[in-house]
Formats: sequence, structure tokens, C-alpha cells
Amino acid sequence: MPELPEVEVVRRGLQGAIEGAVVRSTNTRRPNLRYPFPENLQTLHGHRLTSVGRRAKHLLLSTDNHQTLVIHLGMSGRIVIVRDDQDYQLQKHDHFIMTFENGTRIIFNDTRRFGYVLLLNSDDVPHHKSLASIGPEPLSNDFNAPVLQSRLGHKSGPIKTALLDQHVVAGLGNIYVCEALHLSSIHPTRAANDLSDEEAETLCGAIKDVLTKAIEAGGSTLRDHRLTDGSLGYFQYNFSVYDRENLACPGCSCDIGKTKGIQKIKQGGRSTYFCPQKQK
DNA sequence: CTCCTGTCCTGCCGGC
DNA sequence: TGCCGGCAGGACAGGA
Repeated sequence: MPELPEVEVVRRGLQGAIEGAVVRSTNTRRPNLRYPFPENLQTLHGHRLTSVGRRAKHLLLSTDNHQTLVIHLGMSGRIVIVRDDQDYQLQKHDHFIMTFENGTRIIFNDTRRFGYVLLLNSDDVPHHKSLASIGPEPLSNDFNAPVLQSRLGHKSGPIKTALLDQHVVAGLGNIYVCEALHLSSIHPTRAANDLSDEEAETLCGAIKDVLTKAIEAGGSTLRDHRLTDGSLGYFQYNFSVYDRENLACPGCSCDIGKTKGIQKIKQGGRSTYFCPQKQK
């Protein structure tokens, strides 16, 4: 589920609710998700959460004893915040709960268990296998057309597949790659290292634009994604191509001419949606 | 190095 | 109604 916008929306929710709070307890309700839960979670107890950050699709909860809890939501993960005065019945797939001294709880639910939780020394976070060689943050100034071009330079496979590679650029997933390529009018099967300078410029801008708008909309709720108050994102209503096979893309006559609207193909085992009329 | 496939896991949907 | 195959927002390992 969660790509950069969904994770960022969760990060903002967590920041408002638990930054500065002191950890009272942690509770795991099964031994593992994708990986075993850390064995030393109790070392967080009594310590203050100093920042709630994000790198790519990872949430980074740092504490005043120089530890960082890394949370990846995988495909189906969500985090909800429950305040002291709110009733909450634990649900199926609620796997990890953190309770703070102010009574607030955060609950990590993950149906498919592709997510994970790590507890690292804060100094080790940038060097950890999952984060060490990851690409630039697409919404930062470190991400621009020349950087994108150089990172695509040695990739001869399709641009769609290349943009899903977290080493090229961080945080994109299947939805936002499809949307950004559509906005850029670039065909998903084009070779990644074959974009013109102008196309790279357009694509770079489209990625930033799509991600920014998706964050503002609270992310996309297809099935699992929730804001931390349990409400739904609504960027799915703004999709131009994703999950819209045979429909027209906005402002395009692609469903009435020779083509039959948005097409769905498989690339690297994953669905790609695109408009054959607009994307060349 | 890159590329390609299979795999992890649960739930849902469509077809028969 | 039930069963079965296919598919889903991610990302690894292993082999070519």
C-alpha cells in the first residue's frame, strides 16, 4: 500500500501526537512481521521521543537515548493513534503497540505482514542495509533532472521498472510511478537511459507534483491505508491512470478513438497503467 | 553490475 | 453456495 505520500501522511500524524512524549511500554502480539521484532524494545521505555522522521518509505522514531525505531509499513501496514480517553478494541492484525506516558497509544496493523520494525542506534540508521544505498528524496532539492538522468544512465530496462527501484529515487511505488509517467507523457516501456534532457526535466517535475498533491490529499486509500486518526485518504479519486483500465484519462479522448482508453500491461510482474494516446 | 523470477502473507474478487 | 486461481500499494534473495 504505502508509498511515500502515505508514509509521509502517517509521519505527520505521529509527529503531532507523540513527538516529545515519553515511552511507557511496548507490546508485540506475535514474534515477527517480515523480520522478528527487536528483542530490546524495552530499552525504549522511559525515554522521550525527540523526532518523527521519514526516509523513503521508512518511518524513523528517534529517542533521547540515541535510538531510532525504524518502521516499514510494507504492502498493507497502517498505524492508528488512540488517545487516553478513546475506547479501542484490538483488531485482527494489530501486531505492535506502543504506549506513552500521556496515555496515547500507537497501533501498527499489518494484514500481510510484509512490514517490519527495527531498533537501531541512531548513528547506524544511514548505514543500515535497508537505507544505505537508497536514492535521493524526490521532494528535496537533492532531486533534480541531472541527478535523475545520471541515476538512470546505466539502466537499459524500462523507465517504469527503473523508477520503482529505490536506489534510483526513494519512495516511489506502483501508483505514483504510473501517475508521474502519465503526467510526463512518457511511455512506460521506454528505455530508462534514453530520456532527453527535456523529458528528464518534465519527469522530475511530475514526480514532485504528483507526490505533493497526494500528500495534501492524505494519500491514496485503495484498501488498507488510513490516516492516523483512522480516516481515509482521497487521492485515489485523482488518479489519471492507475486502476483505470479502459477508461479515459482526464481531458483526453483516448477511450473513443482508435485506442480503447487507458491500457494495462505487465512489467516486471507488476501492473502498469498508461494512455497510449498521450504517452509516447 | 543489471536483470529476471520466485517468495513472503492474507484477503478479496471473478469465474465456473 | 463453494471452490480455485489470480491479483494487490513492497522488497528481498538467488541465479543468469
